[in-house]
Amino acid sequence: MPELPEVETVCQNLSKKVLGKVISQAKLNVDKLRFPINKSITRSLKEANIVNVKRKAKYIVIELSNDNSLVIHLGMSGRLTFGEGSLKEKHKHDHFIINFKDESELRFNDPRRFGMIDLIKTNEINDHKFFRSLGIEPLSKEFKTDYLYSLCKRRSKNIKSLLMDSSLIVGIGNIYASEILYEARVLPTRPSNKLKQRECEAICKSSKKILKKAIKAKGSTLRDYKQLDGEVGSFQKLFEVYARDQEPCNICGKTIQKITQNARSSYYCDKCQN
DNA sequence: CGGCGGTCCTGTCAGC
DNA sequence: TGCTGACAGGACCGCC
Repeated sequence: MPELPEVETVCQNLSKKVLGKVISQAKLNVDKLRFPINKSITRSLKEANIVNVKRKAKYIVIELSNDNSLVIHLGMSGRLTFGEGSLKEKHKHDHFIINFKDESELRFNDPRRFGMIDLIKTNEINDHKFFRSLGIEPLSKEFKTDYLYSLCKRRSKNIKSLLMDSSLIVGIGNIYASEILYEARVLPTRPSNKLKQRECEAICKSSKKILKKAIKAKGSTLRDYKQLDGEVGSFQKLFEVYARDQEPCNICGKTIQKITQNARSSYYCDKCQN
């Protein structure tokens, strides 16, 4: 579900809510999500103080005072909910619950169970399998035209799946890949190694522009994703192509096309994008 | 190594 | 009203 802007929003909100709080107890209600979860992590969370919250790719990293980091990935349908005081309603698929000493509570709910949870030694985090082979952060200054151009030159796959390949570039998922390529005026079907340098420049710039704009809008809410407090993001109102097949292009008026690439839906305007 | 298809799950919605 | 199949913000694994 959530891509970089949604995870970034969750991390920013989460930081405001839980920084400095002490965990009184944690409870796991499942044996596994995407992977089996070591039940003993709940013991290591007890009495720990939250010292930092940050995003790494699409992972939420919660650093603890005991030199461990709790790492959460929301998968396709995961959601974190924070409540002052114990949340009254129990929901199906509440897999993981953290209670703080001040009586507030954080819940992880994930119907499809594609999410991931693990506890990692903070100083070993980059060696962990979650992070070992991740690509570059698209909002970093290292991600620039020449870097993208060099990634593209050596690969024949279509540019949309290259943008979504987390071993090359992290955080861009199915929604923002289509939006970025529309903004850059490049067709999602173009083989990466056929792109001109100036097209890579456009893709690089539009990646940063679209992701920043989406973070400002607190992400996109389609069905599952909500912010920590249940509020919805608003970037879905700014979609130019995603889920707009059969609707007119906002630039030229031609009908937006929908195709399937690598088993995912892609949306584009075949007049504005080349 | 690169690229692609299958797979993990549940919920929802369109179509019969 | 069921039922069935397709599809959904992700990413790993194994095969060619």
